[in-house]
Parts: sequence; structure tokens; C-alpha cells
Amino acid sequence: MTVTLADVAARAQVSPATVSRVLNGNYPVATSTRERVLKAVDELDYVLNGPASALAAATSDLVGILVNDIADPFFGIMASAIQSEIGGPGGRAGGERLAVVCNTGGSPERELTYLTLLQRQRAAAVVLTGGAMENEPHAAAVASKLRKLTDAGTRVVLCGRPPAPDTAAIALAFDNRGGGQRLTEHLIGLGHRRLGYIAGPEERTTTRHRLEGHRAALAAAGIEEDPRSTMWGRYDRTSGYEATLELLRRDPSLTAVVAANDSVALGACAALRESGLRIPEDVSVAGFDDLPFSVDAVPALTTVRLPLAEAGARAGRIAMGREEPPPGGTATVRGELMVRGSSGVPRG
Amino acid sequence: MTVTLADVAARAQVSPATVSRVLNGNYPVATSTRERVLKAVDELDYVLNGPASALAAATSDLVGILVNDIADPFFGIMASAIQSEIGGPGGRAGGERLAVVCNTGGSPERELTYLTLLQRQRAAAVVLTGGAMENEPHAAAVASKLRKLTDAGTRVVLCGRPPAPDTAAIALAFDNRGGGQRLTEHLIGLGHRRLGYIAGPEERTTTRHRLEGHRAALAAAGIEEDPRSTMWGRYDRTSGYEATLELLRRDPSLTAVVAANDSVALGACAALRESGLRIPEDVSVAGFDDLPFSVDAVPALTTVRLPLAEAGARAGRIAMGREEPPPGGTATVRGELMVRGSSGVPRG
DNA sequence: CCTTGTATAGAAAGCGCTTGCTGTGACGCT
DNA sequence: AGCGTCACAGCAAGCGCTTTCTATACAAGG
Repeated sequence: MTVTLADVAARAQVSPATVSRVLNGNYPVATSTRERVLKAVDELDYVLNGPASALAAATSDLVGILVNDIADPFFGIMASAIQSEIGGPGGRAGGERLAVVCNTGGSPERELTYLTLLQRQRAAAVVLTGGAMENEPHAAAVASKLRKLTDAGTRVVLCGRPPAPDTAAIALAFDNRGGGQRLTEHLIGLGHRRLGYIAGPEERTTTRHRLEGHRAALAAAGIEEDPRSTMWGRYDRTSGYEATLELLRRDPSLTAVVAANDSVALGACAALRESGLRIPEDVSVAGFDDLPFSVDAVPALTTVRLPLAEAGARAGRIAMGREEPPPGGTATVRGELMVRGSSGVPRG
Repeated sequence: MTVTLADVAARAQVSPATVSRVLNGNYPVATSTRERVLKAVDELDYVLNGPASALAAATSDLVGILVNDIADPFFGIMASAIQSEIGGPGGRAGGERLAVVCNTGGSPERELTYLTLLQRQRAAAVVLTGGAMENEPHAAAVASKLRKLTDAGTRVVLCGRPPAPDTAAIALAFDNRGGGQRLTEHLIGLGHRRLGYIAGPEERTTTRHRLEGHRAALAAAGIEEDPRSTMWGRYDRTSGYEATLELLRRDPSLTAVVAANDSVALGACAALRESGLRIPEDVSVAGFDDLPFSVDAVPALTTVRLPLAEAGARAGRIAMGREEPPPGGTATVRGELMVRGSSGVPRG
């Protein structure tokens, strides 16, 4: 029923081997023969059987991209950039590769299962994006999985994720700590002394690093930190909204709210407005990431811009072996402080 | 070097067939035998060879999800919902399936190539999301591809996309026309007579339908339409920003701007503000989709809420054969008008 | 004219798995 | 005791492709 290589071969009056060679184009085939084969392919509407060729050649053209939340533009932007370099159809790369985006939903098991599935498919490369879980047994399990993948010849790249020790994985880490620090320094420089912090999910590296930066800035300025001024939540607006309300309840004299990311910051803005507070006159707000909508917030969000697209593109190229990995296999990508309308001098 | 089924069989002292059956669990295997096999699998750290089993079984567990722009939450939200129902790891479905998200970037060639790649992989199902291209030869090519896919046993579902005639594809279409119409009716009801419209890319079905709804509302109200009050662009904020500036230049007495989607509307808001106009006192703004950030815009965006997650989930279930397709293979999903602060009675 | 080289095509052996069919004991029935 | 039934397990034939090795043809060199 389905057309096979042999059918094409018969029609073109050549051997299956020749057809295979024409299709893969890495072996000399006379022009006339090639054309005959191509014609037959066309006439029969032949489509190569992926699994069969992957099996025979012991390689596949699948590239996996793991993201924590595909509905979040933070990941969407990286995924898009990675994919364009992977050279999925239309990309600049030659070979047609199927870039597959896998949504872990931030769940450790799903992450592991996807990695296994990718290993099972003998993926050509895997890119893991975003913060890692800090849960120890899980981290070890992931590291071991990554080791197996690289052992099997799969290239592994981490994008926006800290290096995985004892692993051949290339890492392009974001300088979340430094960014967080500069952001809070900016706020302190404006005169803020009572800042609330809305962190992301607790055992995510991204969360921890950003918070550490914040705390380092506070410490450097000699501001003692009230543990009650930090709230934990998810990386979404609702979390920011609720946390801000609680922060306000705990300390009505707050003059600034630093959010784990822009979505959270947006939620914080909503909560402040509903509480009758003006931004930044009464309370300043800062985000992180500088997603596209952040500049449109009112007032525009002060945040740390992460070069998501650039980092993704680079990760993609490295995954395809089209760019040299950074020396030592690890590079840190800095964020840029974007000072906008949502941060200002605190009220007298 | 790599561990194969045969290795496991040898270790467990059974035949390869038995190991296969234990792993696939669809054939009676004595408990003691099963345990022995599982133990061997574990000890050898065996991972099934995906391509080989796909070849032998003539099926694969890949499910493709095509999106126009993965960095756009509109698609991200649908993809996320679809994927959760596909039962990737952790999903409620039993079998582990690899849901792969393919980013077409809105390019016809890429769309086609991805479809071919998916066909090549013998995907179990394919879900196409978002508006289709109206370019005739391309639409025909896609339809023919879809036909081949369904012929080969791949289930094809369209989500947020109009039905594809002469195709076995199930369609869950959004009522973009109706939504657009109700939105503009709302504005007209408030008293607006001079409305600008910022459309999306020209030959996208979504773009056309939304615009048709808008025009139908104008016509019904007896408002004659100035062709110069419609601008074409992309589905992003920059497009909305620039188009609004141009619209204002063409007709400074404009009292409302209807945007093709929420991102565009956000750009429009920015342009209005920079032009010294208040929203909605001077100019009302309306979007479409009701993405998460839209409620946080200031003022909150009047828009049409599309049940992206619900539709995606349903598409996912249908793709997996876990839900009956709608009668006739086609269903229309309505949007809900969300009236918020960005629309008001026009000045003067 | 025969040797050697070069270019191209074919034969055939797998790649690692699934599955229809064929045993083979153990059990229960008459 | 004899035989049909089960419940399992194994055999072996592919699935559709890639690739190594071999064969052929023709051109050029001696």
C-alpha cells in the first residue's frame, strides 16, 4: 500500500541502493540516473520512511528542545531562536531536521521522561532551556541521563541554565545573580530601603540566583533583610498579584517591589493599583527578562533584559556543531538593566 | 556498545520476543518472567530503540503540533493544552507519546516541509493550530498533504483553523468573524463612528475573518467605511504601534482603534499615549484573544476572549481518539466579548 | 592490446524490534 | 488414562532503509 524505496527503484529501473544514494546525496550518482530516480520519486509521491532510515543509519534528525512552560514567551522566544538555527525547514542550515519542543511544565518527572524519549529516538541533539530543579536526586538523575545522551553521540546544550557538573553538556548560563543585584542596586540608589521581593518556585536555580543577587545588593548597602519581605510563588501574574497584596499587608510602608520576572511584576502592578497606590510615586516595581509586553506596561517596566533570542540562536548553532562551544564548555550571558518608568525615587 | 533487546533477553534468560512483550505489555507474560526481564532491563540500563520499534510495528508515538509562532502566547497556550492531553510524560493518557511542537513561522514552505517530515516519521497524529494561509496553490498543497496523512492513518485535527475541504481533518474553528463583529458592535453602541482597524498579515484566514466581522458591524450600523481606515501589518506590537501612528495621521478625529489581536492593541495603546491621547477618553482601543497580559494593560483591554486552552485540550483529546469528533467533523468555538476599561464613550 | 584507474551501479548483509505462528508443559475433563 | 485447553514462551520472518563490498564499463597509459 505505501510506496517504498524498492518501488521507486523498480520504477526508475535501478537498484534500491541507488535510490537511497540519490536521496541522501553523498555518493556519486550519474546525473541521468539521478534524474530518473527523482522523477520516479515524484511520480510515486514517495516519502522516505523516517524510522527505517534512522534504524539503518543509526542516526536521526530529531533535535529536542526542553522548555518549562511553552505558554510563557520567555521560553517561546528561546525555542523559536533555537529552532531557527537548528535549521528546521527553511532554516539556514542544510539538512532538514525536526526540531521538537517538549513542554516539561516544570515537572522533574516529565523532564526525565522526555529525556528518555529523546534518547529512545536517538536524537541528534538536545537543548534544555531555563532554570534547573535543585532537588538533589533529580539533578543527579538528569546529569546521569545527560551523560548517557552525550555518550551516545547526542549533543547536549543548556541554554539559560547553569552548567551540569560531570557532564559533557555545553552551558550558556544567564547571569541571573548579577542581573538581580544590579536591579536592586538601582532601586537602592534611588533611595529605597524597604523592598519586597516576590520569588519564583523555590527550588529552581533561576529563582535562587535572582534572589541571591537581590540579597547581595541589600547586604552591600547595609540593609538588613526582613525574611517576611520575601514571598514565594510561581512565575505568573496571579502569583505576583497575590504576593503583592500580602506584602502590602505585612508592611504598608513598602516602597518597592522586586519581582522574579516580568509576568509577576505585571501582577504586582495590578495589585498596587487596586490598592490605590501609584507607580512609581508610591511604590516602584521591577521585573526581570524584559519580555516584549514589558515596555508596554504603564508605566513601562524597569527590568533586566536577557538576550533570549541571541542566546537561543547560539545554543542552536552549538547544538548543530556550527559554532565552537565556549572555552571550558561554559559561558555566562549577562543581562542589561533597563531603567524605565516603573521605578522612581521613593516618597518622602 | 549499545544495549539491545537481545542483550536483555540473554541476561534474563528468555527470548527477545518475551522481552518485547514485557515492554509493550499487551501479551500475557508470567509474573516471574516479567520481573526477571524488568530486572535485566534495569541492570543493563536498557532503552528501547525508537526507530527500530517504529519500523517493526509500523507506528510511532510522535504527535506533531504545528504553530505559526511559538513565541506568541496565543500559540503557546494552545500548544500547552494540546500537549497535556496528548499525554506526553505525566499527562493523563497512558502511553508515552512525544508531542513535538513545530514552529512554521507563518511560512507556507515550512508548514509543508514540517508536514512532510511528520509524514516521514509516520506521526500518530498532527494538530495544526491558528489561521491558515489563503494562498491558493499552497492551500491545495496542504490539503493534499493532509489527505495523504489521514490516508496513512495519521489523525489530523485543526485547532483555531477553518475546516479544510475534501479532507478527513477534524476542525475546531474559532468564530473570528462573529467575535470581530460583536466587538465592533460594542464600540458602535458606545457611540463610535470613526474607527480605525489594524489587521494582521493579509492572507491569513484569521485576519480576513476578524476584519469581515468588523466590516459587517459597520455595515449593519450604516457606517460607510473609508478604505484608508484599515492598516495591514503583523500580529505584533510594533505593527500596532506604527499602524496607529499612521491612522492618526490620516484621521486625527478617530475615536477608536480596533486591533487584530491583543499584542497589536498594546502597540496601539503605546502610540496613542505617546501622541498625548488618553484611553478611552480620547480614543478607545480593542484587541482580540484576551491573552493573560491583556487584563494587566492600563487601562485593561476590551477584547474577545478565545478559549484557547479549552479548544487545545479538546483538539488534543480528539487527536488521541479519546473524544468523539464533532458531528460533521467541524465545530465552531465562540469567543466571548470582554468589555474592560480601554473602551468608552467617545469624546464630544 | 593489455593493464590500471576511475566512475558508477548492484548484491546482500544487517540495523533492532514486533508479531503470527508454533510448540510445550500443566491442568482439568470425561 | 487419554485428550482437549490454557497459559506461556520461542522461532523466525520480516519492517524499509543504509552501506560495505564487489562488479562492470569505459578511458587512459604503457
